[in-house]
Amino acid sequence: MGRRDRPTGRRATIADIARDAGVSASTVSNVLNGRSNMMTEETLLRVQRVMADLDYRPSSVAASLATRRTASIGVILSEIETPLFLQALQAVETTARQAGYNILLCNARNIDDEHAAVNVLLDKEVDGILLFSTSVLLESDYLADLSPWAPPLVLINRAVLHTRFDQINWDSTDAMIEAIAYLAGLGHRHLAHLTGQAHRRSTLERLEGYRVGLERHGLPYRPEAISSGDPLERHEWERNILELLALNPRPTAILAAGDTCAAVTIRTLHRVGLRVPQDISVIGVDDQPMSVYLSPSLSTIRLPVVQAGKLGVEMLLERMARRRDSVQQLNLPCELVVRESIGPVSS
Amino acid sequence: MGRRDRPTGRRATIADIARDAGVSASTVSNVLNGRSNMMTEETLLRVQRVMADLDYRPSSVAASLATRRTASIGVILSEIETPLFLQALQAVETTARQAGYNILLCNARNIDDEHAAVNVLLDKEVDGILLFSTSVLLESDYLADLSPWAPPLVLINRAVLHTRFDQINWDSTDAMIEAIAYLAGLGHRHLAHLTGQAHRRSTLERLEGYRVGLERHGLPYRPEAISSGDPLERHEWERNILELLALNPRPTAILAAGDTCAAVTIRTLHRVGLRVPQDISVIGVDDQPMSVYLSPSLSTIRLPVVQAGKLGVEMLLERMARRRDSVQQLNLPCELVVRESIGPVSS
DNA sequence: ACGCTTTACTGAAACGCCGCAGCAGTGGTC
DNA sequence: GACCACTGCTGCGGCGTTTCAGTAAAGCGT
Repeated sequence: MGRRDRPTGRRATIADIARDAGVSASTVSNVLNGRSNMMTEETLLRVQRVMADLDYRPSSVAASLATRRTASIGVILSEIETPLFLQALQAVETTARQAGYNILLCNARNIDDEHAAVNVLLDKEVDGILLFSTSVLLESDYLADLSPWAPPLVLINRAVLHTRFDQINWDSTDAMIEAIAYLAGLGHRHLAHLTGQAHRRSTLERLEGYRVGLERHGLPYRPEAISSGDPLERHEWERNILELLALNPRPTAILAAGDTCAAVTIRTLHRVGLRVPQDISVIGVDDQPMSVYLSPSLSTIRLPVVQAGKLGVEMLLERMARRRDSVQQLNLPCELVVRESIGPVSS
Repeated sequence: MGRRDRPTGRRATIADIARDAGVSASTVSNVLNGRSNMMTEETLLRVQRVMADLDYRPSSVAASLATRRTASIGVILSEIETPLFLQALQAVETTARQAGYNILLCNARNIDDEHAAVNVLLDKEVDGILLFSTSVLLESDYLADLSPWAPPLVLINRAVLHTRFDQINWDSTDAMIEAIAYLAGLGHRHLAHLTGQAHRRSTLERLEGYRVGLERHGLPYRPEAISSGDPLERHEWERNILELLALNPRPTAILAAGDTCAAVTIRTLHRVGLRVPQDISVIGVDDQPMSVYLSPSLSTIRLPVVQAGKLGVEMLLERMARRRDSVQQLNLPCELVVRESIGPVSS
């Protein structure tokens, strides 16, 4: 019945268990680590009984010191703001936990935060690091001279290419081209593009996709149909959208830099009395959780962040288990998701 | 110049620094812990120099073993799915980091996961635990017999009340009443309610707020205007909404259980040719990041999750610093955010 | 009864850091 | 010149595990 309370306020240690069970600490340790074939069943049961009685919980920090592994992996979210990444993070946690690892989470607002986070994680002796970035363009990178005894590191969506590190990236250029092909197939000839922030690689990718897509389908490329106000303020977005609508001929489709931007676009179009998609088609990038519930539901280019998180952890696990030595760099496709906000051009 | 490489593959330890700097390990430890007043400046500089040369990084796991604190707090997200919580999580991380703590993140899909997560965090000897739940109603709770030597624990939005633990909760009843007052002020008399999942306290709160609100403003309470299909499937939602629209008299406002549900409502209304808010007003609960960008922008009851996260960490810090012994239970208000999706009833 | 293997367990040395008691040396006080 | 306080440092005993060499006893074949 009832657990026996230890007189001392401390939490029980292996030594306590050993004493009460009349065995050595080593034996208790063997029980803890599942080496039950190294003792009689009687001993095993006795030790387990005492553990339960004393409400014993092994200290993983002591174990970590002894084994030099912490069973935890560091995850850095660097300049991440889209709520989309909660799903990615949860996928990461689940995958890691199934392999017996915990997540040490760091959030970074800029490259210095990120560097600091890496150092913290090194101090904490995590067994691996997963670095989730937005694709901010950098000229140099502290990662280049990371300690040789740093744990495995997997970079996700990082603009800088390092030959040393495993990486997972996605390239939205192709999906952008695909989107344009789809729109061209519906009869659209005048496509406008609302770009993202200038210092991101993703912005360049989309511009490139836009250019190539138009060219490939013989559609007119007009610089004035590209609105790049590096828009952070919402009313600035709206102004940019209105400017695009003033073009002659007026665009029949707008490719926005993100789902939020696309939502603002739809709002603005509604406000000035234009219907989506009957008058103008709209497409975003991200596939945020709520995008499917917009009215009209938003067509978008889905970023593979969840998959990247899962794969990233798996790459890390491979490395940590020394099942692989070669650098692996993966490129994930972005998927065009066609929903209601795209329609044929009305002639 | 350039750092001197150690011949061994190991990472440098205090002993290495001590040897190379010609001092004892204690002195190095003093340097590490900022007790620079205990040595001459010359010694300090010499030690720091050697540290830099050897690219020394102190092992926080060894320090944790010695000091019995890990400088990390465990955060459990229990049954959290709304992307809203990424912001809360980031707020938590930032607040904790500013106080010198790291986040050990666990994700739980159900109460057993949650229990397991608590145990893992106890094993990892975190200095405190922040438990973020959705308000699932429980009959019993493993927390009741948590080890006496468990670290401080702060519960956020947990349906079960424990007198032992610090807690932060929010009650949407009042905001619901406020929303109804607002709608009544605009001339609405027939309000429908789409409820959330039956096993959540929040669902009960909103039902209560709905009931009290109607009563207080002399509005008719009709059970058939409450649609509680425990709706997880989207097409089920749509069917429920259509059923509400078939009521006679038809509701002029719909209070949805969440922003996603509200977005579906708006979609459905648009689909059948009803305008929001001219024909029907819609209001959600959550204030998800994208809600403001819906068209019309969504009125909603904002849940104080970010604030709760920040306050939760602060409560934890107080406890960990033993600056407070008394149990603190906070109730945060939910704010009614009026945006475009609410309008006067058209007569 | 003799070696040999196997089984079941023990003892002690790590792992890298902290913290405290202690110890020389110096300078000041009466 | 005995006493004390202060400064700047050292030595050592933990912290709670793991791990490995070692050992005593039992089993086994001959």
